[in-house]
This record gives sequence, C-alpha cells and structure tokens, in this order.
Amino acid sequence: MSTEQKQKFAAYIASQGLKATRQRELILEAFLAQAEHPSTEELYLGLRKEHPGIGYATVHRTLKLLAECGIATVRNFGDGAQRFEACAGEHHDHLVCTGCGLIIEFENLQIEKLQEQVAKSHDFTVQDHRLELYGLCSNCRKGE
Amino acid sequence: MSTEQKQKFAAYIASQGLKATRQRELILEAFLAQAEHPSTEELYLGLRKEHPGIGYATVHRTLKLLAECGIATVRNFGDGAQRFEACAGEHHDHLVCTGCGLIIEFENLQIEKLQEQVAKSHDFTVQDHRLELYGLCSNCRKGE
DNA sequence: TCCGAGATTGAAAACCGTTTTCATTTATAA
DNA sequence: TTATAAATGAAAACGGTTTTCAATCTCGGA
Ligand SMILES: [Mn+2]
Ligand SMILES: [Mn+2]
Ligand SMILES: [Zn+2]
Ligand SMILES: [Zn+2]
Repeated sequence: MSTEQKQKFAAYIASQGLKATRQRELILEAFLAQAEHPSTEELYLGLRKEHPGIGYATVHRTLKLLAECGIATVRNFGDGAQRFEACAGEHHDHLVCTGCGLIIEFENLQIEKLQEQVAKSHDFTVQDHRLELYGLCSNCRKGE
Repeated sequence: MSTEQKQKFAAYIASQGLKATRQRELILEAFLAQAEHPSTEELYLGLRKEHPGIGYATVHRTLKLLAECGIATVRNFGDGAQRFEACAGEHHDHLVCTGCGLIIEFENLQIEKLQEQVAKSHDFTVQDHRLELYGLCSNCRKGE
C-alpha cells in the first residue's frame, strides 16, 4: 500500500531537516502509480499533463531523494537514462529484450548465494549488485 | 598474441570496405597494451604522449569498431564512462570496489548455467549479460 | 606511377541526460 | 506573524558521446 511509502518518505524528510512540499507529494504519488521502470523524463512528462508547473529538475531531485531513503532503486538498462523502480519487497534482477524493450523480472536465490560465495572467496563485501540478461523474448524471436 | 587481433581487425576492415590507417593501427596497439579497462579518454591521453596529433573522436570511433568486430567489449561500471576491454578468451564478470575502484575479474560457470535456466524458463534467448558485484575490497574495509 | 572516388581524420559544434545556479517562493519553528 | 532556511523552476553548465565538415589519406584501377 502506498500509505506505507508516504510515511517512510515523510519520516525521512523530517529526519533530514527537509521540507514536505506539494511537489514531493505529487512526484511520489506519480512514481508509485506509473509504469514499472520510468526515467525522469517519462515521469516528468506524465506529471506535466496534470500539473504543468512542475519542473524537470524537481522531478529528478525527488527521484534521487526516493532512492536515498530506500523507496526507489536506480536502474540502468543501457539505454543511456537512469530508470527508477519502487523497492517493492524482494530484490530482483531483469531479463531485457533487445528487440522490443520488454522487461521481465526474476529472482533466483541460488544465483544470489553463488554471488556471495564469489565475493567471499575474494575477500569482498558486497553492498550491491546488478545482473541483467539481454536477449530476445519469444515474440521477437518469431518476428525475426 | 596481438598479431591475432591485428589480423582479425584487418580482416574486418577489408570485409567492410573500410581502410587501414595509421591511426587505427596505433589505437589497436595502444588498446592491447594499456591497462585493463580503459575509457576513451584514458586511452586518448595515453596515446597523445607519443602521438600528439591524434584526435579524441578517432580514438572513440576506433574503439567502437573494435567492439563491433569482437576484439573489444564495452563495459560500464557506473562511473558514467564507457570502458573497453579486450575480449581475451573466456568471458568473465566483475567485482568492483566502491572504495578504491579496484576491479577483480571472476568467472563462475554455475552462475552462468543458472542464468541460462532462468532465461529458458521465461522463453528468452540470451545474447549477452552483465553481472557486477559492487562492494568493498579487504583493504578498503580496513580503512573504514 | 598517378589519379580519383570515397573513406578517414581532427577540431569544433551539437547532442543529451544530469547537475548546478540563482532569484523567487514556500515551509516551518519560534 | 516573522525570520530563516529549504525548495522550486528556468536556464545555464556539465561531461561523455556523437555528428559535422573541410582537409587529408587510402587504395583500386588506369
Ligand atoms: Mn524491476
Ligand atoms: Mn574485465
Ligand atoms: Zn521482445
Ligand atoms: Zn577497495
């Protein structure tokens, strides 16, 4: 439920001496409502329909704030733009279709465990990781 | 041996109706000689010491050519710049230290296999993938 | 060897997503 | 209500990449 995220954001804002503004509220709502992996631009264009006054910089700044406080994750699927995704519960990785842009999410605990082992064997402490499989979905394969 | 790569490049250039130039030769040599994961800028600055006339655009264009013909891979470790790496034999993935920038390479066949399984279970054909583990190397962990 | 079509080069400008700047507006504690 | 500091939107700056363009070079054919 989005109330949870709103509270989390409010708490973070308070804890950092920041201010609760109309724009931040709007942007969080739009972010939670929007499609899966929006870029700043996409979210900004969506918002502007309802709220023409809103600024691109504010949208981007707020998305970074959301990432800071753990509501969003920053993704990068190699299209040159940062994308943002709500941290809904479980961690997951992505299959990205190079044909149509389709993104499928998956989690695989075995892979995660093996990653930990690899890190340990090199005396590394993992803070984060990215795993993306690029290829063709079944539709795009047919279309070839 | 670098002769192999030179031949591969020569063959590719011929096959595409491109031309063999002094610059391309120089850039390939520098690329093969340089450190592990150079950016265009880094390679360019290195080259300029010996060959002040060389242009940034030419370096970048040539690196893209090398990627096209399978001599180089494009990497992106999240520092905002494309990095290039010689495709020396085996595929590998990376551990990236967020403290000092150290990069450790690894390969793990179990992970690769599991990736294939994941893809298959979603009816995906994998063309490429990226796996990076970000964290702290033992040195940087001590320094904290 | 020389020529000419067409590719390549380097410098500079354009590009594009991100970040900063700055004058103005707004939130919040007193 | 007021004072203070933060936030906003527009525009400029930024930084890596890509394009443009006139000059230069490559290489197959004469
Ligand atoms: Mn996702
Ligand atoms: Mn490597
Ligand atoms: Zn597809
Ligand atoms: Zn380190």
